Amino acid sequence: MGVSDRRTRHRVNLRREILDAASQLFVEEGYQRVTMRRIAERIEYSPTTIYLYFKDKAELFQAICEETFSQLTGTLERLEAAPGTPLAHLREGLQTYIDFGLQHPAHYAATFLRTTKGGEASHYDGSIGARAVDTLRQRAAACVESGDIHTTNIDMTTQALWASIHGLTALLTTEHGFPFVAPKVLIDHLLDVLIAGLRSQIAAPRTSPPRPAHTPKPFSFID
Amino acid sequence: MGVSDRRTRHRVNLRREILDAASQLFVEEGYQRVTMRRIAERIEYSPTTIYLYFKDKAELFQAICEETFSQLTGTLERLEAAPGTPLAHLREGLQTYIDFGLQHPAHYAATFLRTTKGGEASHYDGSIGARAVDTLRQRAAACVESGDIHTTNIDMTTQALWASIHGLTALLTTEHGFPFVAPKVLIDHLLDVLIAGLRSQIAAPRTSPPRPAHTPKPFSFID
DNA sequence: ACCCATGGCGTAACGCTGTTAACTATATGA
DNA sequence: TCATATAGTTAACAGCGTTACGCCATGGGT
Repeated sequence: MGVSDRRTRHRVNLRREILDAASQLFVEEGYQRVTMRRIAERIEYSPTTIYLYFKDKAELFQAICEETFSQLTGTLERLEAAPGTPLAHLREGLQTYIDFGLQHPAHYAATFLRTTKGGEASHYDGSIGARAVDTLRQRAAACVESGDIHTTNIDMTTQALWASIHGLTALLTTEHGFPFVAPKVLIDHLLDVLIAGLRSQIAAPRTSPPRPAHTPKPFSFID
Repeated sequence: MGVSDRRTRHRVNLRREILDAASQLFVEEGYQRVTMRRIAERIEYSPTTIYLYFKDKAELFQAICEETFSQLTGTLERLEAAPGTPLAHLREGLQTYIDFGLQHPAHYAATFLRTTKGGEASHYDGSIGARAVDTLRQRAAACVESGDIHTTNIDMTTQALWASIHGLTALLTTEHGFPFVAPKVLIDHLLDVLIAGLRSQIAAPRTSPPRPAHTPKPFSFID
């Protein structure tokens, strides 16, 4: 038994080695530029060995992303316990989300900037990204309950918030070369606008005019 | 001379054929899944012929994106002439931007979801994406001038708006499988919140508390 | 003590990719 | 008519993710 224990320990260790080496490479150079052969070179094994531990390159990368993202959800859930008003909690959650994306751009991109193929419609329940979004939803719901904000649909509001902070994170991490104002300032401003916008909906929940004609053609997407 | 005219006409035509065939394929299947060989097959030429007209796959795709995006900037500039308040103009501009992304997800993704490599920092001045953003800036500036909104930095506000609508566009086009509320509703809501948020800044330009400690590590990005 | 099965890993290869070098055929201008 | 330029093709290269297969040390059964 002790022998087979040592065996499985070795298995686990090698799996960890692969994860660590691959993670570092992915962060440094991005998904596409990293090859299975280069990962193998790092750990001084043959390329095919990786396939004994991971089905393919995508699964390897997803495993890494899930590990990284569990840090985010962990941080978000820990913030829950901290003192503060629901509105402050919400703001901190949004802030944390953005900061996370800026600190882990490769993993963030892999999880949320992946141009998924049209056919499959990957199952989202329990997905690592969905969990992070869900914590934001809880914060928003708390604000509704405390009367700080009002909305006709909490999911709608959560998704609008998510879209905004996702967009900022995506732009800041991918659009280098664009002359952005200082990130801190930009982030603060966006959060100001969003929260002010949500709060103002208390008084006037329907600001929008009955939307002009301007009907876009039904779009045919993919990738 | 007439002969060389015919020659160049042929050149232009073939270039068009390549652009059209490639565009259709890219839209249908996305950048990665389309190969030079398949494009060549479509137009019934050898793969290498494409390289007589475009430096490489990336340049071919960028040419397509620029054509498509010029439609967006064209639409945006035409909207300028339409009657309406500055605020309505701004909203229409944001709306148009999102609709465009939903109608041309592949081109949008190629232009704005491209995970650019860290080193080069592509020149953004005059870039096709930057032009679209610039029209949004003009609309926002008009709102400031008319007194509809207030901001300490028009670039900051433009970028915050851009980030939000980019995020929504990106999520709606890439995150299939996620249970979004109806796109129309979601878009309207986001625009409501954003514009309400900007308007409320007139009365209270500094809503944000002096930001809690929570300093994120300086991030080391790439990809 | 022997044998065989199993697990862990490497070698070689397949089919694919973007791209380039070298070649051919056609048509032009002198 | 001959040289030259142009437009296109064929063949190949280097690299990719991935798989089929062979090797060898170890472990348990007899």
